[in-house]
Amino acid sequence: MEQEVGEQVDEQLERMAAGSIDFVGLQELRPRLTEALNAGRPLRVKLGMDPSAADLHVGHSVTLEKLRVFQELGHTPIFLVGDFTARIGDPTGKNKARPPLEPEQIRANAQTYVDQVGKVLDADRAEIRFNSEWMDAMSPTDFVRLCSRYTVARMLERDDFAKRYREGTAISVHEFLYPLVQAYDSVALQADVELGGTDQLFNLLVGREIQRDYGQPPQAVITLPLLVGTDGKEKMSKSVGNTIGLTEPPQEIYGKTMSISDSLMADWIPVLSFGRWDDLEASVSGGAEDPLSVKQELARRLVDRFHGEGASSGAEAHFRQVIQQGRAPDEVPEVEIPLGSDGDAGLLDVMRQALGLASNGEARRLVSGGAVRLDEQRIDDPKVRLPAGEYLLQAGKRRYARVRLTSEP
RNA sequence: GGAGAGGUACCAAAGCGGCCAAAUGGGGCGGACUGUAAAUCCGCUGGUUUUACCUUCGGAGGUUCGAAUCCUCCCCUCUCCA
Repeated sequence: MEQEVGEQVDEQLERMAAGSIDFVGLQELRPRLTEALNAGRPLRVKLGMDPSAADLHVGHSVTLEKLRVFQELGHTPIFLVGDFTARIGDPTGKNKARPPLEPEQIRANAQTYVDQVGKVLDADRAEIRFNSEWMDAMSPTDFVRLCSRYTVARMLERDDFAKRYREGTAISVHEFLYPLVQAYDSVALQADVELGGTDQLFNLLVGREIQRDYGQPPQAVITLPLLVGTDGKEKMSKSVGNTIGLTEPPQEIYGKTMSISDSLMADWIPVLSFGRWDDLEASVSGGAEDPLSVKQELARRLVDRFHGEGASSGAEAHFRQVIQQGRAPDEVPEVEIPLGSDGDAGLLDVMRQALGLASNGEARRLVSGGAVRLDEQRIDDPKVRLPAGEYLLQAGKRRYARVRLTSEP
């Protein structure tokens, strides 16, 4: 029996560590895990996210997948929605303070997070918590006491703060509070382990110290690689606009994946694999394989991962038709536009309405750029007027609308 | 509280009385090329009824025929001193 638990511990630790960048407190975790297994008590594993945007994306899925591994190992996954911390704004990796969010926005985002987490995790068996639960209840006195546990000098050790301080960009005092609140969350949740992206290392480590101060054994910290966004440059993030959202339609996930560079694909595969895509990892590291078909396979698997097995076939067909062959998709949004007394309408107006463009100027630019087709014929003259009838309007490769111009009786 | 330096379009950054709807770079959007891409090249990137007009250079006033540019007050950021 003793022997068996020992083996189990090794096996579990190995799965916990797989694909991670840092694993702080591994040695302390070993006896703790052994004890937990013997007592039949699951570890409490925390993963926090701020509801700063409405959508979780593939980048978030990296840590979520790891949390799922813990769930599979029988531990308690705690998904912490940082509705309080969102009001502070995580300064990590930022060169300026984040604008704080409106409470309603935070609440709305938090709700969608909970829904989206179910795409990766068995949400029914996960503990889902909000840090406003204890933070709103904390008295100012207790809050100041929390702040007294850490020093400014140590705060300034953090790379992004140090950099901003050096460069003379503003650091507001409240930004220092963020790591402390995140750390206190671990106290409140009595976390045994906390997960995060590598950029979270500092915050996660503060958690260890604060837990010690509050008389708790410090959590183990596991960091995972950050996923570079579709632009191939910056970390995937909503504000940069280089994300693939977990809830995006299959053809979007597929298309965006296909649009990444071949070299980025090589970065993505090991990060997203979780030991499940040995074949893809092999073909990438081998390097010999045709990148197009590898990327298509990656796109298929991502679609299937978030939309369920088989969801990718439609997305792939759509991609082949619209992007590779440049033909109209099967489903084109239909727009009906009533004509005024003139009996016809200007092309630019029609484009703006049918394609949702910001202005006629934008429509004009598309026309002069040679991007616009009407019933498959390229249009060069922005002054064209269209009489009543039905048209297939196209701007660029991907924007289509079937427009019906109707004359009003 | 004192002294100084700044706030320019999505971002960075030039401009410092008219030639400024504002250089340049990045980003974005198109086009060409391609195996999807990337890279590269080309075009566009405030609005409108587009040879012109309207709104824009932190905010509000003022000087001037004319202001992003000069003056006054205010707000914000940074540095040094206290």
